[in-house]
Amino acid sequence: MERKTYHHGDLKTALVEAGIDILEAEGLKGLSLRSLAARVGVSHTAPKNHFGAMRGLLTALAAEGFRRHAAHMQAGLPPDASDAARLEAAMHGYVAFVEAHPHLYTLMFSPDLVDHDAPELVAAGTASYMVLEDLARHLDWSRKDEPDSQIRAEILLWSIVHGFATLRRTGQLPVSAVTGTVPGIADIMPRFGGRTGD
Amino acid sequence: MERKTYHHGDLKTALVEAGIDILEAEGLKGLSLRSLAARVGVSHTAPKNHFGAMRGLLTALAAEGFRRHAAHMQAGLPPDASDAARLEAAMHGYVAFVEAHPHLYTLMFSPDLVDHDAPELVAAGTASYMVLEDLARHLDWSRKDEPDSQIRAEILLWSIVHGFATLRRTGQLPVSAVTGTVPGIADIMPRFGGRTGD
DNA sequence: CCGGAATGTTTCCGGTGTAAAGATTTCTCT
DNA sequence: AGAGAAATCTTTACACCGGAAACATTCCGG
Repeated sequence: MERKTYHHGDLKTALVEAGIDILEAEGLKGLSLRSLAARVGVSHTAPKNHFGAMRGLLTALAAEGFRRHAAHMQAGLPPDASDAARLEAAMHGYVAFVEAHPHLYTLMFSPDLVDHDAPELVAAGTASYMVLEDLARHLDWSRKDEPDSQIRAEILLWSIVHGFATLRRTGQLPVSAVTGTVPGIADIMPRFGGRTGD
Repeated sequence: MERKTYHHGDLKTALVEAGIDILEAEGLKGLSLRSLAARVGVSHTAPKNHFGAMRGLLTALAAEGFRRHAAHMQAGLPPDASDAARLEAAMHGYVAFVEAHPHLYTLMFSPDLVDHDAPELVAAGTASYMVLEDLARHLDWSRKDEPDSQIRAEILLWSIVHGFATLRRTGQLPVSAVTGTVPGIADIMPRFGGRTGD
């Protein structure tokens, strides 16, 4: 790949896009500064100007992953359904995204590879989490005998969907009819008041 | 480190032990064939005779990790407590192990780094899963209106504990009083019959 | 006891991330 | 408009890595 101008023009976003392409096609082991730079048509040290080092590049990829993750969940929400049905749809969207982009999702939760304090990453991660959180907020998880029941319910919800998705992604769960779908809210709602939110 | 004999004697287990030491001290990035071999006092190609390649070594480390994980849960079980209390103790032991050995646990669930079909690994992984499974079996998760409720309950249980542990390991959950403990069985039991097993 | 199998070493190779210095372009300020 | 600073990209060099191949040493079974 060649270009006419000495400067690329929009190298940063080109690197992120190409990086995600390589990541999804060949996995993390196939993603090197050299292979990435070659694909974009640039020397292997050019990314340093935009990302500092490999860690910065991976951080940008993870942040973009969180943005796509959130967008994917949002796009799959039925507009006129009940709150419970919308939350359930988001959970399915969550798992489907992990199954469609396993390497990207793995990177998003690899604190050893990524700058977990980078503002861009925490913003994107928080926004992604908020998709679930906003939907869960409209349901009634309250229990009178327990404080913090709301936040505890959200953590439980997130743990289920994240745990189920990663177990499947890592090949721990046999792919069968039983294990094909994420445990639904119906499996956990009754603990928190028993109402389904509509 | 030096040795007198040309042959090491028990290089395979020595490499596994040293490998886990490095992994826990410096993380995956600090674990190389060369650093590992140097610590044990052999050349960097010696491990090839026992593990084939890096992937084989990491597979052995992951298998050992599963064994220690299972042993850690077993060791923390109160002998004379109720089935529900024992399961809850196992869940806490599960999360505590991940918190104590984050890099090892990450490796155990890294299918891109490990031979997930290696007999030694699947045996160790299954044995670890069975600790939870055996305890859950003694509880009553049955629901008359739903087939597969037993296996579904186990998957839900495993998803919760794995998801919660990995979310904490990856720094997604703020460490606070609320998020400090894994959601207990009491949070999910009522969905499955309502009995607590004792 | 001897010949093959195991185990370990030496050497070499291509590939990797990063640092440093130089080339080129763009931006900023007067 | 022009000059100096800043941004962007390249070239070069380096230390480290995993793996392959040829060789040395030891062990073990006929």
